[in-house]
Amino acid sequence: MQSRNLLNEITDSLPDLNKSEGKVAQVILSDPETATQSSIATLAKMAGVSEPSVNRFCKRFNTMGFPDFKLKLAMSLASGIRFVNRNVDPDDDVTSYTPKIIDSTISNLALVRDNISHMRVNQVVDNLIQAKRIFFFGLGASGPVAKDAENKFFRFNLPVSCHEDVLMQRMLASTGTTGDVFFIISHTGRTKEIVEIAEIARSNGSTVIGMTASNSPLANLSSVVIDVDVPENTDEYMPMSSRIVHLVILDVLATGVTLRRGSDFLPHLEKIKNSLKPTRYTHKK
Amino acid sequence: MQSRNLLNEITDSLPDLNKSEGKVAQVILSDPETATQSSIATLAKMAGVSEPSVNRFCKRFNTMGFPDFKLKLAMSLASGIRFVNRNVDPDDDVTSYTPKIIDSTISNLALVRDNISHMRVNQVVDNLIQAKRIFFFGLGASGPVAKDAENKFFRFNLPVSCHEDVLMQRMLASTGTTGDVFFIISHTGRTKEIVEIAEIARSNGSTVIGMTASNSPLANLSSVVIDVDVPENTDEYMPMSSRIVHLVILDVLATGVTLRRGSDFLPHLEKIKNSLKPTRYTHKK
DNA sequence: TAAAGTTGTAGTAAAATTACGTAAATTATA
DNA sequence: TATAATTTACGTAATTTTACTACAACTTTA
Repeated sequence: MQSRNLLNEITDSLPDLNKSEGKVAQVILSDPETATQSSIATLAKMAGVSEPSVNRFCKRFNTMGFPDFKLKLAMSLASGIRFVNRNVDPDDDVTSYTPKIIDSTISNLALVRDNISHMRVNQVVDNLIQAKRIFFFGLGASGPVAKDAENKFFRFNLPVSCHEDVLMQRMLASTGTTGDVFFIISHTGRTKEIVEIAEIARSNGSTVIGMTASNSPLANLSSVVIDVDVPENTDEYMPMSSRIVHLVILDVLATGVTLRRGSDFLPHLEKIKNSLKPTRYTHKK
Repeated sequence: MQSRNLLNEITDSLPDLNKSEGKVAQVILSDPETATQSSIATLAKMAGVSEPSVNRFCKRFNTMGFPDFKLKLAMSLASGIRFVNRNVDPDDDVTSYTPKIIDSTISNLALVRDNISHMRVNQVVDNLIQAKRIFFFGLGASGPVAKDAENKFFRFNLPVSCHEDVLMQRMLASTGTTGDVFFIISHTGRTKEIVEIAEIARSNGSTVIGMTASNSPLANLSSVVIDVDVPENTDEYMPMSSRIVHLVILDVLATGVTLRRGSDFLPHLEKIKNSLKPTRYTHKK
């Protein structure tokens, strides 16, 4: 299990390291980019320790040695985290802000990939499969996310619906019973209306699945939570990307449901796909 | 600019290589993962060439030498393209399919980042800023995308609306005039209804912006096209990720508009943000 | 058959790792 | 509390592995 990001691993194990290994960690964390380009000798000198100390440090993180360590480090740099702090600048032009925005989204997705709780995903899939009815609720920017979810999940032959209207949501929550699943999507998890609605749903014995910020009011009263903690935007111009993260997680959940259904279910999906064919112009030869 | 992916560069330069360099390229392309973990000696043996040949090969691609080459190779592996072919397997469990799906999405975003036409983005931003009215149209899975776009763009004090109903779309298109912008989102660009609607809009002098597959019927009759060619899903279980790509591109466009508006416009956006505050529970201390 | 380009051999330099010994820190014991 | 014993941490030096350079032999092309 190669699992998590090497840089994170180093940060996490910082307290467990002894003196000279700590120095090495500091130097690497302060400028990982340079670290990947240095030899063991220069890195040792930078940290003020001996070469074998660097080597020992590397082996702590299940790597074969220094070269392998550098490789893994380079890979974790490339796979996302690097871009976190590249803000959009007021006088950026297209060629600058375009990659910045896309990279920032990628970085958030990479973060989720490395930190999402597989157990929770499994629990949610369980709940969705056993559900009598499924309701996707979202307000504001989460409205379209809920709509997209409905679009995906209706293919499973389940009574799925999606609502963006608080009154409708409130009414449905209050008529929910055991076996109903309310899947509530919220970036902050602090919108009063939606928290109240979740409360109502739970008090009737329905299952509430919250996809939201961890430790938020909504998270705390959900039956199962998928924590989504997308870093706060420090940048005025950088768009909020929790929507994207939510959508991708819903993709994951939908896949989970499909797989659980087994291969007998594939013809059904195929049928839905084919139903759209007559609405399209065919590809030219 | 470090620009494009090293693996792509190797593939592209394949015809220009001489015999032994070609052999090296073959070995690396067939299994880049292993290549990053091999020494120059083992790689030379695998390719059936001498060590200096491998070294010369590396220097062709503006790297300092073999170790540097391996590093860059590892980085391009990590940064996306690698995952294109990692299909979801019917007996994958959560720990397998979750990263596969997220990585596949990331890979598609990376592709867009490297290939999107900045000129087109600029043109679209121009059109959006000058528009009298903006309509976002989408059907099926693109419906929520259009909805999300409306959500983003209404903040710009422009008469924006979003429609998922073909009849509504048709009526609006036929009443459009010069200065109106119809922003049409479609994965395939071949849905008959939407293509007809685009035709109607154009015939009335409106601007049609198509975000869709290149060379599709919709693309061909749009005033400006943002080409989005997300690779076809060969995999039954892998969700369609063009939606995500579309959303992120809309983020880019919205940012483009904001920046063009200049910093005078920021207080307006701030005001909208603040209007939501009273609907939320405050953070506990 | 001369010139340019390509490839490999052998030697050299550099980098990384191992083995081992000393120093520091921790624990146990008087 | 001091000191001996034991463990752990760290560095030196030697060894091994790895990468690079210079040059010579071989191919190809004109």
